[in-house]
Amino acid sequence: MLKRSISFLRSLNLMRLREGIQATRPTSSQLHHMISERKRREKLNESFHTLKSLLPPGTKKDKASVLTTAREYLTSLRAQVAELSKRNQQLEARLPPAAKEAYNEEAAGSSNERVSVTLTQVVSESTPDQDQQIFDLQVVLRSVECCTEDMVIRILEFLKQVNNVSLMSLEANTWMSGSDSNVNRVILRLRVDQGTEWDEAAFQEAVRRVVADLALNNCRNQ
Amino acid sequence: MLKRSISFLRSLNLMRLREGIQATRPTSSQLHHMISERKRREKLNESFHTLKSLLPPGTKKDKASVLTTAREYLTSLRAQVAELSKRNQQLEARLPPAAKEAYNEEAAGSSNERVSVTLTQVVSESTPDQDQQIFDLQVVLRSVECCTEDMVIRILEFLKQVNNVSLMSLEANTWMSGSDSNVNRVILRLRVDQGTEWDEAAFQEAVRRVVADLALNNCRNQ
DNA sequence: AGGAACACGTGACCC
DNA sequence: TGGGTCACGTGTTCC
Repeated sequence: MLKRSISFLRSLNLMRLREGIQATRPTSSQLHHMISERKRREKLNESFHTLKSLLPPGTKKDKASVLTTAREYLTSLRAQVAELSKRNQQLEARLPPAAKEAYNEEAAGSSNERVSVTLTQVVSESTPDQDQQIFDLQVVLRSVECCTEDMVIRILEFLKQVNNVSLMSLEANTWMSGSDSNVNRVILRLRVDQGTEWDEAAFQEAVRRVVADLALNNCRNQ
Repeated sequence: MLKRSISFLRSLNLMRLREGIQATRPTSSQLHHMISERKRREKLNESFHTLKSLLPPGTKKDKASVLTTAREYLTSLRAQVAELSKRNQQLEARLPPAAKEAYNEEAAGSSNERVSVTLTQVVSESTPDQDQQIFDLQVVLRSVECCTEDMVIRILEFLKQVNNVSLMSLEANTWMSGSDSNVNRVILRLRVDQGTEWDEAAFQEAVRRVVADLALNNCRNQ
């Protein structure tokens, strides 16, 4: 219906333009202008349609409705992004050691050692206490038929012997890596009272020896 | 410049319409139509402007550009939401027990007991294995001068004696609650092989006795 | 019948 | 000087 009249009008105008009563020069330019405008309108309508296709399916096909719902949907998506990133940040803050998994996994993966011990100081601007420091101790033990319980117990018993460190939080995971070789990872957040001497490298090496002994004993027992 | 000519044209048309050479009836309806169309255009342009104000500031004020950049921005935001929610889900999956902290803290807070043990089965649609189940065991011990290391060690040593459960992950936290009374919380994710008998209530009570014994011994020693 | 929405052609403006 | 954009008034169709 509508299209028929539109094409009819088009042909009518084209006929009128083709006749060219007395001026053919301005007619051609007018024709170009008309066609350009028509192209522009088609392009704009295409954009409208593609935009509407992205909006929630219940949207009316009104142009104004498309614009307003696009605006609402956009603000809604923005709010979602803000909320999600906020929650994401909270989660990452709640689980600080695990966030470094990629880095540490790469570092541990580059070395072919079965046991890797990394000790990194946690810089926290919230509590910049001068007499105590906070460290993250990560121990990764893999390709060893050793249950996680023993590993955690050994580390904790060693920690009890060191009297100027106290445990803040602890996290342990076990997962399969490749074919029937599991990886144990333990991350401990430690508060170190700086009163006495504190040898970072010695502590790390001691932890390493404890875990290595455990792995050795476990292999021998089997 | 443009506005002056527009208003000039408007007044010209209004004059022409006001004169009413021979027909005044269709003139008024045409005037209404004209005004309505004008209102519609203004409304649409307002929507365009408000939509452009929400787009990234570098956007051109072209109508077509507004539509296309709105489309691109919308898809970008969608991708961001998808990525963030995916990462969020990963993080929550990595730290499932802590997500229930609010609920469990409330449950533990309602009871005045020093030690609370909750055992909840984890329903996972990804691995609906029939011969093994997964449980989250949460142990909260508070108002006791007991270091977290002992608590974790005791629980793990008890777990080693039970032969059909294995440790998947472990999380332990210590924080201050009120004045110089700290709270220890340990959350363990356990895989239970369903081959032998498995008494959920008995297991929970056993854990409870182990922790209660620890608290008792620790108080007696002090 | 009358408001709402659309497409159209046209004049004007700006690089 | 022409290509690109806009606003305008108008005719038409749909509820």
